[in-house]
Amino acid sequence: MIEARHLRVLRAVAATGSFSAAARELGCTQPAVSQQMKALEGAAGTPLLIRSGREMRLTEAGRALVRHAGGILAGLTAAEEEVAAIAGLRSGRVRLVSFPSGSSTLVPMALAEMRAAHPGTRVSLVEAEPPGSVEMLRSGDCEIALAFRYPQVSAAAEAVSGGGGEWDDLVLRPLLSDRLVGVVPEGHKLAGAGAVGIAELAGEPWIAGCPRCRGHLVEVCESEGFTPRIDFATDDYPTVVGLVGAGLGVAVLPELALESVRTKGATTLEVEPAVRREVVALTLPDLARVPAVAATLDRLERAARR
Amino acid sequence: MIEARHLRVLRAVAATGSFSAAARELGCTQPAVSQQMKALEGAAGTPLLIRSGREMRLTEAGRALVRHAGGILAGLTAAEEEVAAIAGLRSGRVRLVSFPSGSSTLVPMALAEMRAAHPGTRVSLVEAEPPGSVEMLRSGDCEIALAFRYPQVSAAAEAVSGGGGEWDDLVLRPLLSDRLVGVVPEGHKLAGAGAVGIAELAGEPWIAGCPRCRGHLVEVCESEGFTPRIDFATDDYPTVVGLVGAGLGVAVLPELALESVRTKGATTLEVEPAVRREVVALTLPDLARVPAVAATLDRLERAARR
DNA sequence: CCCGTACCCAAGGGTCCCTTATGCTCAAGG
DNA sequence: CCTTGAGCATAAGGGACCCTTGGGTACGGG
Repeated sequence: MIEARHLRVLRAVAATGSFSAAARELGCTQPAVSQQMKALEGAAGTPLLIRSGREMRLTEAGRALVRHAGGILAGLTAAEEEVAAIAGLRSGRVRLVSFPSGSSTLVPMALAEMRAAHPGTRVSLVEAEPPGSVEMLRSGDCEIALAFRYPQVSAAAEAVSGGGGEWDDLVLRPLLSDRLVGVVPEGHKLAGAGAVGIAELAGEPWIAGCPRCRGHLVEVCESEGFTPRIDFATDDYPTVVGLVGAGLGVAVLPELALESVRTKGATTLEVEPAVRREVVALTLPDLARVPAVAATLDRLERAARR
Repeated sequence: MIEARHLRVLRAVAATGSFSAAARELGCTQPAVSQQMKALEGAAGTPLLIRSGREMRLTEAGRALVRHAGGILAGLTAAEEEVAAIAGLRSGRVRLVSFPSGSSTLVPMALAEMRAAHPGTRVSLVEAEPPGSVEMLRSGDCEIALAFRYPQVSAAAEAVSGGGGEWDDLVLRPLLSDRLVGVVPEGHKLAGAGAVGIAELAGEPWIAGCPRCRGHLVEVCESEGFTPRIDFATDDYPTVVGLVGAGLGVAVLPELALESVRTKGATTLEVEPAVRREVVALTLPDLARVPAVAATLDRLERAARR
């Protein structure tokens, strides 16, 4: 088996015309070159070099090997170069999937920072619901999945709401803890109250968010002693706020979501008990060590700290 | 440093999708594959494989390496193939240089056998005088030099006749020992005598061959007590025979040379003392181990045995 | 529930390779 | 002619590397 290392030495010998000069060029000793060439000639099955008195010449087989060596070594260095570019963040692609309308500020900020710090990298964004996004992660369709969870929620509730299964085998990077706030129409009787118990909204019509948020809402309300009457459910936070602003009901939304929604005709309340949802970035253990993925996770974390 | 062996393993893993399957394909154990991949990831500085549950997927860097691996390994196998072709006598060039008009039967026979036995090889023939042919050998302009020598001749005579210097550092393959025979015109008084002492030709006009042959002739004659009167000197054996046939003098020629010359008007004699010239093939020690060169030497030797 | 597959890990042994040290040859220069 | 320097070959020693063996864990099928 001809090794690339042999070709490197052979090329140096052919270029310099001497074992000693090749050894100096390669940064090793002359016997090392001598042995490498002997090994290569053994592998080739025919002499490659002619030690004719003082000068060192190539046989036909030697010339053939040197002719091939250029392309082979060029291919190797090109491969190393490309890998080094990916490892050195001068290249690389990251596919990020996040839950719909869940990252209007976080993701753009992180992506902008990534582009500024590592212009060679490209981060693409796709939206998917948590059960599906984690599935995409596991099946190799993305490198990072943004998701959220309600720490207090029971495993059973997670299951029934399709919470996305177990994350034990994933790398979980906490990004931020998002407080849930109530949203009521401006003319509502509780508008202006600093904080309300959630049970005070028991009789109101509710507008729920995504399936998991809806499941969580029901669970919280039931622990407070009532079942909310949900009239509308939509993933889209501006729609939720619009519905509330139109006086069609009340809602509980993540504070982060309200940052990028104009609360026209609606006002916010603190709710009791305080409920938080935890936004996390998920990836696979191996992917967490890929430089571009790690860098993107860092930017997401930094963006979450504001 | 990425090694070709690593790429071979990586490609097998990428093709089979499993370490164990790759190990079976490569004929080694699974931990060997595992360690190779770990080493390659260490060299690359970034993960290359994603062990996601059951299936094995590639990272971007891994895909880049696999993409390069094809060309690199193809180049390596092409190089091995070409060298193996040379080593296996399916290819290869041999440049043979022989003394002028010294090998009219030997060389064609050997070359024909070479072509028949190893059609991929090509043996080229150039003519050059022994001092120059050995020089060509030493300077890499040919692989085999055919030469001859007179064993009895003194070193001093070799020197003055430009005999070609020392051959101690060369590989010398004796081919045949060629008896010298006298050539006289058919009407000559000695024609028909089975054998003559060379001194009996002392008074004749002589026709000499090449410079070295001429020097040798003079030396032999002087050891027999006379100095030949040389009227003509030419390298070309047919010319020598033609001159003798025309009655212009007598000559002493190698028996081998007469085989391919029509001795029109001339007749041959054994001469006393018996003189032989030794025809040898010379090459460099390293070249003697080159298969095509060794094979050509073998054919020359076989042709010399007739 | 057991079993087969697949991967990782740790330990052992063998091989390979590089370095150091030594000897030889050749060529140039005193 | 002898010396000196350069260059290559060889032998011995030590270290690194790699492969195998054996044991452990997780997952999926009978």
